[in-house]
Amino acid sequence: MTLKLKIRTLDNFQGSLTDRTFLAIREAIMELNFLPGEIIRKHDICNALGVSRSPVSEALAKLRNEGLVEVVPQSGTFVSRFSLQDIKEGAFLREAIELACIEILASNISEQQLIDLNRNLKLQKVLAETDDYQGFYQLDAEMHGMIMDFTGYKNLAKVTKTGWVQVDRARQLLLPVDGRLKKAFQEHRAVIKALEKKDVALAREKMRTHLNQLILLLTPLEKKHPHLFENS
Amino acid sequence: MTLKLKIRTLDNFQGSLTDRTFLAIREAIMELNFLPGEIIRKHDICNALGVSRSPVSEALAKLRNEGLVEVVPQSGTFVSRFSLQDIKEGAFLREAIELACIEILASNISEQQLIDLNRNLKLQKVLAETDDYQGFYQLDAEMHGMIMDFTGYKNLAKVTKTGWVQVDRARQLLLPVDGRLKKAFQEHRAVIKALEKKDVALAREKMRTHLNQLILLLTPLEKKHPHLFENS
DNA sequence: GTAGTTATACTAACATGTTAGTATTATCTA
DNA sequence: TAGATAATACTAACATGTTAGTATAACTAC
Repeated sequence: MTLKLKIRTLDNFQGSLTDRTFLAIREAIMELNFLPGEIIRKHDICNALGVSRSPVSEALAKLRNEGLVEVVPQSGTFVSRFSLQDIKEGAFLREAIELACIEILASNISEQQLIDLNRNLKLQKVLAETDDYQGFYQLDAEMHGMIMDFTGYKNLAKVTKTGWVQVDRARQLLLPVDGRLKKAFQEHRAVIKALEKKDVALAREKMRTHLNQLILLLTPLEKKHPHLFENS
Repeated sequence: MTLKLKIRTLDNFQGSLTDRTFLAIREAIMELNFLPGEIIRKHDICNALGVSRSPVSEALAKLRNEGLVEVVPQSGTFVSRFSLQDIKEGAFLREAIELACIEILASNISEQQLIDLNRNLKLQKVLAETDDYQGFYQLDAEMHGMIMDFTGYKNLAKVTKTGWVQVDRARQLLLPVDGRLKKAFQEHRAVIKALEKKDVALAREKMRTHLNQLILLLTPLEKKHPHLFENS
């Protein structure tokens, strides 16, 4: 009897078999189709995706690096549970890096880059008003990516992504709270405005406030879904 | 005819075969026994270490994640060349994170932690005066590790290490410059003193100066060893 | 000699067989 | 019944065989 796994097939992705396997499993974990604490059976993945154990093993090794799975030698591979500590750490890392970026940008941001940021903000406003959560978070990610890319440093986005991935996953548990998107938009705008004024201290303050809001929303989740978090 | 590779055997390391293989290759790359641009032959590694291709492949995948090797599909795996851009990016990342750490520590560093830092500083002084480069850099790494660990965030050290690894590798090319260690020690001391005073702005300034010194030393290397750098 | 072609020797990527360690269950003992 | 022990069924880790793509060298045609 074959268990039906909630995972998309490889033709939805591109790259090598390993890459596609990685993306497929990653998506399943991020969308909570594979729940934290659950065991991941290589054999089932192989069947579901139609590949051998090699690409699956390599994909799981990469996911381990990202902290999305934990592997117990000679025993099994498990989806990592949430950790409020890790989530806070991700937020801290992101704040540290983005503030440093903003400090650079304050002195040499281009007109075009400001235009791009403001264009993103305008789109955010529209999606916030129409309560399009999926689209809004997409734009949110793009904005943060822009801030990092504008510095010319290419690996920053990758580094923050690794820490931030835990936050993104936990965010799936948040119920759409009325008015949250509009507030998030306003927080974003405050950061960008401070950036336009080249006011690094203010940008730091606004960014901290913004990230803190998210932590505040995520914190109660531990009590609501204790089995998805560590030590429970 | 078997080529003799400059690589230490696995009994010098611990962990799984994959882990030990990873550490052995990594060490060879960091100590420039495997030169930037050189091809890495799996077969030779297997012979030199006495393992099969599996652990070697997984080790190389991990090294690829760290940016120490580049793999060209269906062609070969090569030791990454130096990139001044990447080195600068590593320094930027480290500065961003350590300054954020210092900002936290300024408000709640413990007496014991200050004692530990000052103890490290005293040791640095001794090794600087006796021109013990190896030992000094060890202490340097420890100090930076302490600053990050004291915040309670556990993954920060790992993240910075990934960026910083390029700097550490390039540092192997630096000839011992007379008096450099003493200056480095003084720069470190200035950072810690600012931290003791809870003066975040000053700490930021001193840390920037310190990291800038290193970049200044590394920059001329590109002209001296063009074949070890990208685009040459 | 040079441009174009083919043949060879290499490689990463992938598939699959083997080994050894761990957890769980069933069995045995007191 | 409770606790120790042995058998079983799982797993990751490792070894090795196969496939397909790439670069280089050898070879041809002009």
